[in-house]
Amino acid sequence: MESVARAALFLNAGYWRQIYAIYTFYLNVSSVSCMIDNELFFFYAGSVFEKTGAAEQNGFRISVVQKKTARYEEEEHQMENENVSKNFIEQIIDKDIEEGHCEEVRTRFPPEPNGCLHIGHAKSVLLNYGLAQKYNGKFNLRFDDTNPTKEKSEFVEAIIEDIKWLGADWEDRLFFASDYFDQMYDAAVKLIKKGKAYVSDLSAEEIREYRGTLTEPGKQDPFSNRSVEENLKLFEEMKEGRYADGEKVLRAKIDMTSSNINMRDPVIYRVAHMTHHRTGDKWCIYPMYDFAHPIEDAIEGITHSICTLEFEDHRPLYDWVVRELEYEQPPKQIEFAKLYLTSVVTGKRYIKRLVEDGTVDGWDDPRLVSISALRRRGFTPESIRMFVELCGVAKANSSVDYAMLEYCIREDLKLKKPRMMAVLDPVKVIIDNYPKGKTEYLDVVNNLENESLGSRKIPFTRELYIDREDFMEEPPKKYFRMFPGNEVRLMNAYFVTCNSFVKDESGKVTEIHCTYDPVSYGGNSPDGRKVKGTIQWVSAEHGIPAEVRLYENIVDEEKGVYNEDGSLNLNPNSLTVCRNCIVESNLAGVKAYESFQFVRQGFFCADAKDSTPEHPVFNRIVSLKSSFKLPLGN
RNA sequence: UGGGCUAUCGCCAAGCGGUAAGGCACUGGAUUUUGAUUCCAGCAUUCGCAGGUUCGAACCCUGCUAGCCCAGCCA
Repeated sequence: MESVARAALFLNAGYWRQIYAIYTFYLNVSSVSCMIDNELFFFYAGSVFEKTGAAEQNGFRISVVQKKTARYEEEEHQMENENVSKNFIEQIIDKDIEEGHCEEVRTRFPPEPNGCLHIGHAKSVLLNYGLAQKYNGKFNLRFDDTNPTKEKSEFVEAIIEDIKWLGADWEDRLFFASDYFDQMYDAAVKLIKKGKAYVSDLSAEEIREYRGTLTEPGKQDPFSNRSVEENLKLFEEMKEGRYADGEKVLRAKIDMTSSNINMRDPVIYRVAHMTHHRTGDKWCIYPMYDFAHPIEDAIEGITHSICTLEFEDHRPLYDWVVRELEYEQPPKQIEFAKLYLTSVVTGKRYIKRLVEDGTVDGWDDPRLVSISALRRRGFTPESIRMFVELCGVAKANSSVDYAMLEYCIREDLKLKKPRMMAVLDPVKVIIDNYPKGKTEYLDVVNNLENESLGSRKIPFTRELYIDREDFMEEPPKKYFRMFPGNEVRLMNAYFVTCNSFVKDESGKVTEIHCTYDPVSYGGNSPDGRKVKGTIQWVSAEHGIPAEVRLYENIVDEEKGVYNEDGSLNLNPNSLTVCRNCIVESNLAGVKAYESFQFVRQGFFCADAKDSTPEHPVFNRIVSLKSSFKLPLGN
């Protein structure tokens, strides 16, 4: 009742006509009622939504804060599940649908076939495709091939392969901007007829001068007043090839004084005597992006044309073209921030140099983040999708931590891949009390967290290899792997105790002698005795040699991606080749792209380029997380 | 210097006038035949800064500051 008094007080004061702040925290009541303009209002704790709505209908602004009752929390949960925090594009689409601006959502991914796709493009592909899926709409793949001087059909093929791999499905909607050249030409003619476009004889340099600068307005093009007839004739002559490259252009007539430079009579058609990879020599004039893109979108019925932030300034021009051409279902351009990843390089010129000077093994070197490189490294489409999903979509420029990508691939592979044993830097272990010549085949479950992956047999023999890292002559404290006098578990096999070891002249350990406890078969001692360390091993007799490539980021964000001279500050350890690895025999005959967990080490993938049955080569996709750190100085 | 955009934890990112979601990373602790996984706990008294409006502001207003983009006949 106290709240009623307070509400009444404010109403009488004639101020904002608000009823507010019914803090049940303080009032401890379940409902409050009061009269306002002869209408009775009830406020219940836990029913804020409906009551607020009712009040608004009567012209009141009402805010109610109530204790979070069980019912309220339930409602809240339901709301959350419905809007699992929609991104700003989804909110725009929701609104467009609600207001009837579009019935079916149609998106597109419009790459220019002038290079290969990388992780940043994956975000765009998956965003566009995902939106179409979510809204039960359609997703188109369209090559934006309006500039023959830069484009090649080999890139078309490569891009198609990458998008397929990513899992975006354009069904039968594969388009090319060049298929619309006739319509674009007609559109240009339409603009000329409307007096909204003219042919200019200015040279490129002159156009630049006339354009003005960021702070000064441009000047009128001396050719901007040509008659419609003359423009029509000249434009046709341009099309017929009467003019050389650069001799004439078609410009949209907008506003040379606009503060937006894109609106200062932009060039919309240029002459380029060049063979196009699809239309051949049919055309010698080509539309510019700003003119072509809205037309492409309109023709395909794209509702939401999603592009990156740098096109924000182009939106007024995009809208101008759509408006002047009078499309009845105008597409809408929406811009989002590109995806940047820490510690990677995506710049074409940098990668080109790395490839040329042999620093990396081609554009699909596993240290790169082109789609083909990620694929070769062993990333899965699922992991990329998860990653893009996790990153979100917003308008703030940002750079996502590489650790997020690593998390996604570990998460995806964790339950899907068998866990094998491999020794990267082998050192021989001899089990002195194990019979010579004996081989036991141990039954091992492939993935303890996913039994559906089955099991396999692993041979155990007197002589084995373990990783050099797993033995120390003088261990620091908290080291619980193998060292003289210590008992460890050979994974899936036996408890063994190290007794002695042999070193060569240089002090390198060459042999470790152990004894095993026969009753600990399978890896557990019946007396319940525990052992701190478990290490992987491979039978010396059965293991097969392999090459393993360990990767680190090609640049180190912490240390700075660039040097002072602008060159890349390369990580010297980005590639470590382990040539003498021994892996368990079950890994014989691996196929390209097949991947596994190498127990205690990470996820590895058979290299598609270099791995052969005789000489298997594995790429480390990602290491396992580890909280173990050798104390410094050891 | 003109225009456009952005600013919420180490990194992403919700939030849309009712009292700071979530994920990654990190830190404890439990379980563990992977120093992994899993589990449980911790992690922004404050939203670039300063004022203002309001009972109440990350959200609205004003003024700053910082970063990104734009002067291709590239996309």
